[in-house]
Amino acid sequence: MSRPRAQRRKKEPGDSPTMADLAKLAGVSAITVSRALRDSPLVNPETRAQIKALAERQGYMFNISARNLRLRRSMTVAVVVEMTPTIERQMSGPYPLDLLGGISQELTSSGYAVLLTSLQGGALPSVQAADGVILLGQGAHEDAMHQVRRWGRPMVVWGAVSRHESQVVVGSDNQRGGALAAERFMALGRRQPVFLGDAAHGEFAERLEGYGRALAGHGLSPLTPPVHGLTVSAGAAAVHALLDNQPQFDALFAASDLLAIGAIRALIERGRRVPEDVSVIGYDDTPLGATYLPPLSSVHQNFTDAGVLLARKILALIEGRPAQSEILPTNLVVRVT
Amino acid sequence: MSRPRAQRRKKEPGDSPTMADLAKLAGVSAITVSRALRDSPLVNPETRAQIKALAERQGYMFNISARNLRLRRSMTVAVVVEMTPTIERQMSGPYPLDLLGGISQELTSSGYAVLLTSLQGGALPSVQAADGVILLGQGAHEDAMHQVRRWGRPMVVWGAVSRHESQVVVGSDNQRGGALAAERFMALGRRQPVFLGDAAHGEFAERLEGYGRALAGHGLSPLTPPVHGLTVSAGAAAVHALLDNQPQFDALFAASDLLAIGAIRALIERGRRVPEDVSVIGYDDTPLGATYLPPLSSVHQNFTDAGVLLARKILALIEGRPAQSEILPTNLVVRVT
DNA sequence: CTGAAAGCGCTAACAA
DNA sequence: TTGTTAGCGCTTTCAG
Repeated sequence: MSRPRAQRRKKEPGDSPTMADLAKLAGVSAITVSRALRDSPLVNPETRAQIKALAERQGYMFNISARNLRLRRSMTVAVVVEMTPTIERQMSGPYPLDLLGGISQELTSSGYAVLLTSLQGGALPSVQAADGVILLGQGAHEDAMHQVRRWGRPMVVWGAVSRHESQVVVGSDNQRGGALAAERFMALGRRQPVFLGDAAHGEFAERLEGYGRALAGHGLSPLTPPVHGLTVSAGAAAVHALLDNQPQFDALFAASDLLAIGAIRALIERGRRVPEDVSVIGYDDTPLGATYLPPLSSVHQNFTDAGVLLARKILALIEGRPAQSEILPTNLVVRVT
Repeated sequence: MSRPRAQRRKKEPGDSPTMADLAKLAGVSAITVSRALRDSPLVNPETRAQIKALAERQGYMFNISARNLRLRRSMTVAVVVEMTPTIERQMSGPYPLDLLGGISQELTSSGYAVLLTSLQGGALPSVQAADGVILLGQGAHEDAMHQVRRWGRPMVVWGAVSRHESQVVVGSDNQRGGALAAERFMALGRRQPVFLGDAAHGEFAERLEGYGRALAGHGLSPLTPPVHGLTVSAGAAAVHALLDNQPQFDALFAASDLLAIGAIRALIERGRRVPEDVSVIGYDDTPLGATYLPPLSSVHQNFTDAGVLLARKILALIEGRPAQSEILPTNLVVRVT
């Protein structure tokens, strides 16, 4: 009947064969090939082995698009990252990469592909198509969150848990991190602690909260000089200003290693000894801090684990299982400062 | 005639509409919707505007899988990264993320999706499906290269250009970077230079080559003590050993900032002053080096640009255009050391 | 400028 | 255990 119309591109000999091709070669039907390649128990083990061998021999390549179209899903999770490294708020250090590593590892082994995007330019269609979305980056993702929610896509966010009640958020235990710093200072007998970091930043606010609460238990409350930015120089500038105004302090907890290093630099420039005169603790336990002279004590978090957790949460949501926000433990790595 | 068989899943009202749905609503055919949404000049501007408005209003979501199936391409580029952070060869620092940023930016704006993978576990199908592959990571990708080549997929590699003649490689000008370090030492009047780095590493070998050649122009040749690893402590250990055996040197060029920092630490521990007794230059210009005390001079390379270039090359190959290996400029950032 | 027909490669349902 | 049928949503012919 219907005469076959012109094909757009004749199947070239070099092309990878389709399941139908394999089926013909194996003398079975396409669906059997499909089942065999997916290790379905519905197919005879021998048949399966033969088909798999044949596929291998023929250089068969599975067509993901066809499956996704058929299944009405993309088997893809989009990871939205703030990648434009604004000078003042760079997503730098090993942190994002470790996070990505954990995510990718977990998702890949569950058969999902990881789509990396910054949600700028023409990224939208592929993010829309994703079965789920993971939001990384230091906040500023309010807009992205609304966008994704409007699409009705499952979503998991990395960041400050307390700030997004309605979202599934994975974050490290910033409050506990702050408390650890405070406890350390108390153990060292320090009595005039500083917190260095802009609390407008959600995670920083949590760190300050834990720090302040723990100090309050000892009848103390921290100085919180204004800090503008996240860089080494921002930290140095803030401490210089602080030394001008309120030079009486003997301990300093910075919301990031970068700020901590800036602080140390300023302190040394002004003739304060670290750690004799001022104890300093940073956050993130970056190689930068660890290799600094003096080596910086810092609150550590395991980003690879965090990535794995983010991945598990999004998988749960995609599969219709429930998922709650979760807080990862933090611990203090004591070095010299 | 053919009675419609049971649909697997009835089109739910909540589902995003298809082009066919839009077509019905707009009183046109599906193909017209397709053309309108793609800004085809074949469609009447008014019609197009109406259709686009309708799509927006209806919350239409483009089905990428369907298009890809039809087009027989995936509009995807796989980026294979070495993400398992082995202690000794971590892909750390901002470097890979900047590279990824450049890649993602360029590819996304060309309508391609960026698939992040480490080529372990179940990643193969989606990498196979990609229209092109970008290989990052510090070498050790020989196997991955062969794999991808066997699939006949276009491929671009980041790394040492001189090492892979048959591949399209983008790398920074490691030889020039080494030469810059040598020239700086000569300008400072140094006469006994060291190179710190394991030349088994392709990029390191190039750096040593440029360094050695430039020194040879002044009748000098560098000491090349054995180095085992890429970490701070590897650098420190190597320099300690060097000080035991051949303590006569006044300049040290390290193949990475990490090694350089280890070197500085060892030098200071052994009572050498930096930079008075020994000048040190690192490589990569990481924040780690920039904020060290003393701040580390280092060879800088622009990784975002490199990422963009990698993306352009792979796009060229995918579209059948030619592409050559290319070397990016490097420059020396002089700080205190 | 618009449309009708066909099919990309795969897999859920149903039937044998 | 295997096969038949149909169709996922899109876009390229080719014909108006």
